[in-house]
Amino acid sequence: MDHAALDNDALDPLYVQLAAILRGQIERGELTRRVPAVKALAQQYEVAIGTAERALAILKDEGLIATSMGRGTFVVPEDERPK
Amino acid sequence: MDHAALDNDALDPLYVQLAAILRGQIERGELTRRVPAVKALAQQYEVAIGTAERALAILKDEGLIATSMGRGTFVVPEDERPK
DNA sequence: AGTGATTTGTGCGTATGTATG
DNA sequence: CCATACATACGCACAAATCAC
Repeated sequence: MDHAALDNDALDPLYVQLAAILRGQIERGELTRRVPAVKALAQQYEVAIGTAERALAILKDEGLIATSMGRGTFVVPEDERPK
Repeated sequence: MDHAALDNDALDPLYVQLAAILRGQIERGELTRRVPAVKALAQQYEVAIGTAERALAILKDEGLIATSMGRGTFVVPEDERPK
């Protein structure tokens, strides 16, 4: 349950896979408030920092999360999300 | 008029500045059909390839350009653009 | 009051993969 | 087969903002 979970030979690139994982956690309510730091995500899923950042950029673009420099990354409450 | 044009100490980051330049060229019709290759843009504006890629990613997101692997990057005709 | 740790943001450089021509 | 060009991935460094001490 804390395996790599990411497959470099899969159809989708790593950052898309990671975004999908986190999106699922958010939508299922398994991930609330605070999102682990980029560095932590990178270590946990064994990807480069840049790859984790790209994953977060997707979710940020979707309005699922919001970032604040120096503070961290946070899950946007469901009733404040677009769409 | 082929100076750097980019200022690392400006308010906006380099990739945003570059995106703005290209957006202006497209909107004024100075840039049509083909967009210079990422590598060429990086050399011309003296930025890293990754920085030029980020600039193009913005315009791609806006629907101003479209990329095709192995072929290049192209300006989307005005009547096919979103918005 | 300032110093250091943490965290996001930007930027550079490189290597490799994939598709096209 | 080889050149071109975009896409992904890694690693690193530093800046900027925040926070704890």
